[in-house]
Amino acid sequence: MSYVLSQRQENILDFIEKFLDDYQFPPTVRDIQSGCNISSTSVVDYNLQILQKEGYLNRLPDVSRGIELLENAYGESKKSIVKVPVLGFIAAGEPIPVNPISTWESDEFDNVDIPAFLINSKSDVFGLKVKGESMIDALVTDGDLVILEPSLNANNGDMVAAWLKEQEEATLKRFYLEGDMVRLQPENTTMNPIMVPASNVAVRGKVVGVIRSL
Amino acid sequence: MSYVLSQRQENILDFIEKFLDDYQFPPTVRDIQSGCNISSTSVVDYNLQILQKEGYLNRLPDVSRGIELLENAYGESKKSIVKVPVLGFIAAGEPIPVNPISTWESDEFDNVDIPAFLINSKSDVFGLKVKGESMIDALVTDGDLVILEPSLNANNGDMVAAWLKEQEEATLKRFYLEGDMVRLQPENTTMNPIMVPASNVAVRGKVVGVIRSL
DNA sequence: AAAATACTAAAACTAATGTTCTATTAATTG
DNA sequence: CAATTAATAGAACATTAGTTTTAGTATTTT
Repeated sequence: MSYVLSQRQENILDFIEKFLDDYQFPPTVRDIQSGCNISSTSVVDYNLQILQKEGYLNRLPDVSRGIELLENAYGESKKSIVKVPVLGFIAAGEPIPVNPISTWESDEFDNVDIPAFLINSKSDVFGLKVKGESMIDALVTDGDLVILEPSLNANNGDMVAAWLKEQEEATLKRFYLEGDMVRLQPENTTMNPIMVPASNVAVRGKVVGVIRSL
Repeated sequence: MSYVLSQRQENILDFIEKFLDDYQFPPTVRDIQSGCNISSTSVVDYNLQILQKEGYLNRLPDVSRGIELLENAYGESKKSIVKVPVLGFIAAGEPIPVNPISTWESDEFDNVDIPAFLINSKSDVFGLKVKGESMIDALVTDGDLVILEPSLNANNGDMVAAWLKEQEEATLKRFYLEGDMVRLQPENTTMNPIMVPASNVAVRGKVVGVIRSL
């Protein structure tokens, strides 16, 4: 049977969360004390110990404000955000950056914070801004931000950013290898796929997410 | 002319950022001291004062770990995330929740963290999961998460979630009031608009963002 | 070169803050 | 009911950690 938090413990958790939201650091024991109208620091300590034992938070001993909230069952993941570099634009006729390596993090590119749930691996995910409406059959339009995991090959059914060598065109499509041909299936099922020789297709990355701001 | 940070100051900023990333709270002066191989706490203090004056961070006096990093020109926005409740689904034939009021925050709904840049006002933004493919002409498909700002009226050109009373259908379209008719224009410009009497349309919210996870 | 300013050092000081101790008062339980 | 256990109080203690003071050494400016 699972432990049920007391009202006071609920209060404390809520307070910590709010405090973290207001300032950028956790509250002290005494902050909690006054914030939750508790008479003594020892009572705060007592309840914090319980909250720790029950897995709601982690405490670093002898460290001021050494409280780390943990995500638990109901709650949301705390570290639910990932910084992603926006490497440039993607549009028909414009090559996709080949080596999404190296000097990110630096001020070279804009970084964007995106929700972590969009991403599976913590690999070198990157973003591309969509320019023009040529991707509309992938349900992506001008101004959208597509999030990609770099990858030079794809599994059938993956949504990929593909470079069509001959046409010198980049495109977002679902990837299906059929013999020595590749079928590029639009995300929009009402539209028709295109077939190209496998040798004409260079996969550059798998699309893991799309973000549109209106 | 803008002030140029010394190497030491760069180091300190980097260290603070990394520390914040590792733990969930800022470092103490002495953490910085040892982390950046600085001989004295006063030197740390000295440089922190400069960093504060130059707008790189904020310090709360007499508060342990009272350092808040500020987003500056180059950098990324720090508080770039917003918690949004996902109220349910949107699909043809299913009404949109009317009162996005009250008991959010509670465990009643799933909360999702989304990038703040999707949102303009800090009003009671909410999310809806798209069910089915009936919204495909709005460049939105099954599984997408649409982010809405509640609003009972719309300006021309706004992307809105509209409830068609007669058809008992919810839909995402651009809104144009033309006389006593409303033109609902698909986001996908290759598709045709639908015209309905204004009395048959109830706007429920403006769409401010779309997030697709693949 | 003298004066002023920027930066570094070491140590001490004080306030902030985690921790502990001892009691006291509810709740539970056998 | 007696005996535990859970929870609350108040106070003191011990570090942690921000601040200040004094002093020395570069760097720059006049």
